[in-house]
Amino acid sequence: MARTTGSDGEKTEAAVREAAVNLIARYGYEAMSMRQLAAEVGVQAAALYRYFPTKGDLLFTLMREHMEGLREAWENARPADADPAEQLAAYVRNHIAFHIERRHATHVSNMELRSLSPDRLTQILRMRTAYEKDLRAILRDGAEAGVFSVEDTGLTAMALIQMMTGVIVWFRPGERLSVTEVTATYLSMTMRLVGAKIGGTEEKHVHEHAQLRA
Amino acid sequence: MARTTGSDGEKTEAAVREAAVNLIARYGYEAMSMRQLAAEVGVQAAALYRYFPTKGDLLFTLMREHMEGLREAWENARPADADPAEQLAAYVRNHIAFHIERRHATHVSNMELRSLSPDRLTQILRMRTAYEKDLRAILRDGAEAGVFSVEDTGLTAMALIQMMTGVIVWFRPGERLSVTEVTATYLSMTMRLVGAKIGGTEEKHVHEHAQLRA
DNA sequence: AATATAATAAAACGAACGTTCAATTAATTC
DNA sequence: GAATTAATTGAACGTTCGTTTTATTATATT
Repeated sequence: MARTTGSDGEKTEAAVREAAVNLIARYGYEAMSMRQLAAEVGVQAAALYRYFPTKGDLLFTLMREHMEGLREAWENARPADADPAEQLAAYVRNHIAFHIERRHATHVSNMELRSLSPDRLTQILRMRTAYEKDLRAILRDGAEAGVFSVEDTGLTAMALIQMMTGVIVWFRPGERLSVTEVTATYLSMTMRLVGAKIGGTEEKHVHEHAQLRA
Repeated sequence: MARTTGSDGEKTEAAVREAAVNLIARYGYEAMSMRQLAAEVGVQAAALYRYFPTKGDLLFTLMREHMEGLREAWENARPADADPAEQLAAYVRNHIAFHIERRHATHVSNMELRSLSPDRLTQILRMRTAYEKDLRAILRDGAEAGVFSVEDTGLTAMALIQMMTGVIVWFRPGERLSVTEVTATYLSMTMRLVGAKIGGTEEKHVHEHAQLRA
């Protein structure tokens, strides 16, 4: 046999991407074989090489596009003129929504960094750093304006990122909590963690503020 | 050649364990070959099988002993009679100290769960759940006593664990911050996150409390 | 000194790996 | 409807994998 009836390059490539994200997230990049991936798509292994020159290229493509998607989502969600608390809330909401929506792709981007070649690793890390830089800026602005009380901007940013991204480890859609509920709770935890004060008032207002916009 | 001068089973086994933790942490379990591991130890691949029947057994042994070590460390660090804030502080201190001390082993235990057989995965997850259960209990006690204000005990516990364990991702000994400084900052972030109040006073006291014992 | 045992090397096993190549068929273009 | 292009198969390549077997040597025991 050769070309099959109804075969379509675009559809096959999309199927390969989706199957690859799922398989790598479940078994890991090294553990997934090209034959296994091909079988999942319903195609022979050789056919994969029409779309991705090597297994490594496939991984890098998936990661790069995931990072680009994250950047893009944040640029769209970012409020133009807003106080630091408002901006932080937007950052948290976008981060959690994006990561829950693309759980498997996030897993791949976080777990398979070591399977990238050095220069590709650098590229991905650069994108990640750029994204995290905005969070640090928000925290710094808030600290300088006196609405946040953070001891160490960089450390707090890392702690928040780890905390938020960690959602994908345990969150399963359709279980005890909805995305909205999870986001609301994380938002209020975030606001307390950075010691957010709205108009010089105490903690209770942070709760209300957070839940208002979740 | 065969047995080499100065060869010693105990030393070789210890060298295998240490090299395995480092290699798996750096390259991943699937990516590390038995020949690579043997070369790191300075031995032929066949010699490894005197100590571990299969590659999978090696991984499981490393993980199980890491989890047992974590449990043991916490049992020793746990304060006998203490209020929830005191207990939470002890939990955070122990968790961060243990994970920074055993960065590579923690990486293995967190990243290579998918390489375990189903029943072994269950065993490791059971140990992890048992450890995390104590944190949930502390949070619940604090919430009931009115010294913490947490909306969802389970969710808060997960957020805290992710936040604390995340330290190993970016922390490098001998860089900008010392272990003591990092622990102090994480402690105060934790206390703020759970809305800790000491004797009904406000947030500022939480800071002092946290930094006092870091 | 002889014997037993512990620790390793060296070589080999079949299986699976990523990848390439030539052949073949479906869809498109002219 | 003939020629071209797109999509895929099936078979094969050399390499590496985890593991086993057998032989060999160092150490411990008697």
